[in-house]
Amino acid sequence: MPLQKVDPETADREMFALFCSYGYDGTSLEMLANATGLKKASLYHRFPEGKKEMALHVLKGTRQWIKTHIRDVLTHEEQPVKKRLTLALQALDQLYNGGSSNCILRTLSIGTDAPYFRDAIASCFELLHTGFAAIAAANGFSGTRALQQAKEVSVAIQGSLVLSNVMNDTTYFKKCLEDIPLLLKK
Amino acid sequence: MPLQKVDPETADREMFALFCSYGYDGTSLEMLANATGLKKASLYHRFPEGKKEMALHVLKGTRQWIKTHIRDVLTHEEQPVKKRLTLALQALDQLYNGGSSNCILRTLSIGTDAPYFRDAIASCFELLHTGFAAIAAANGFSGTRALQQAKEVSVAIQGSLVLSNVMNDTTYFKKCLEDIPLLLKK
DNA sequence: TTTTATATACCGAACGTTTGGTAAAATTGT
DNA sequence: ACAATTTTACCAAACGTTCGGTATATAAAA
Repeated sequence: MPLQKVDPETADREMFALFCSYGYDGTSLEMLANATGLKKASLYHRFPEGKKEMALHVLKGTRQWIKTHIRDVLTHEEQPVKKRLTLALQALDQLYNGGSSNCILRTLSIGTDAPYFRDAIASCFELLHTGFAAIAAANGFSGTRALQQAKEVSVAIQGSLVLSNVMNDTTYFKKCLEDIPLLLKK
Repeated sequence: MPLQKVDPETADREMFALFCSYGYDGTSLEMLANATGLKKASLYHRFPEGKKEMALHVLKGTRQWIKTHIRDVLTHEEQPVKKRLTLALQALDQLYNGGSSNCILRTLSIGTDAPYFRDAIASCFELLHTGFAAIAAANGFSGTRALQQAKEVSVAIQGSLVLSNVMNDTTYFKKCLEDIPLLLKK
């Protein structure tokens, strides 16, 4: 069998970037083809169900990334709490490109096929919540209060990303990252 | 002059709802025509520049609504601070349908023609910020700190709306409304 | 080792549909 | 009559998608 012209990881990265910037309906197959270096028909060879499958694939990749770089890091009990949090915040900074990228969980939550992505998106947030709740719990919060604080972290992240984007000012996101430890401390 | 088949306010409401739910690229002219009860060509008679103009028109209407129902209310110095805030929070609850609607400022900030809406969107947030900053200032915050707190309110609103939407749980938004007074108090 | 067959990966070209958009006629109220 | 509004009918372009076929690598058969 012939070699793959474009390695999947590169294609995934490009597709991820497009769906982040332009959303689901705003990203056309022509854009996906140009960005990945694959022709439209080749994209259909890799993703027989079409654009929906491409977006869902990217979403599941993001879920995996969140699991290993954030959830698992935050719940890794062998590591000191402070260290875990620092690593997770670095991961967030990387995921969102310092606040200048949109969140794919948000951009794919709106549009024609949004229902198709609902569960995958919700599952990503649940990963984040169990992760941050572990830190809050380690800091002395009760189980339900810890989860509450974890959800506030999600709210802060999403909100700051929205404002960083529309106001073209990453200060919102940077300040959010600084404030997250306070939200998880008693 | 002949009667307009559909009064502008109704048409605006329907277009607003569509752009909120499906974003810019996810809202087609056919959807807009069906929702308003006007044919595509009739929409073009009212908005000669097409979909962009429709969305911008809705956006400017929203800006005006925010100005009168939130900004002006929050800065109305004849009224006691607490009363102003209560009224503004009621307006927010109405604007976002208790947390079950998306924010048009966010949904129009992503997509093909997003640059076309940038300024109008930013201007809406600035209105919100001056409004909430007035409350924070009245509560004893310095000018710059007041503005900072006002921006945190925006972040909280946007974040809670994102999570209310994707998790299908308006609790996020309702809790946000409750917490806003605390963000603006010393 | 060479040949043959098989499976994988890709692509040019076209598909039918939907898109945003337009010209001209018909309708309506003054 | 007139001017504003709506509508029918239409269009080119773009959309997501499919198809026929080619090239490449592996595996089996000779």
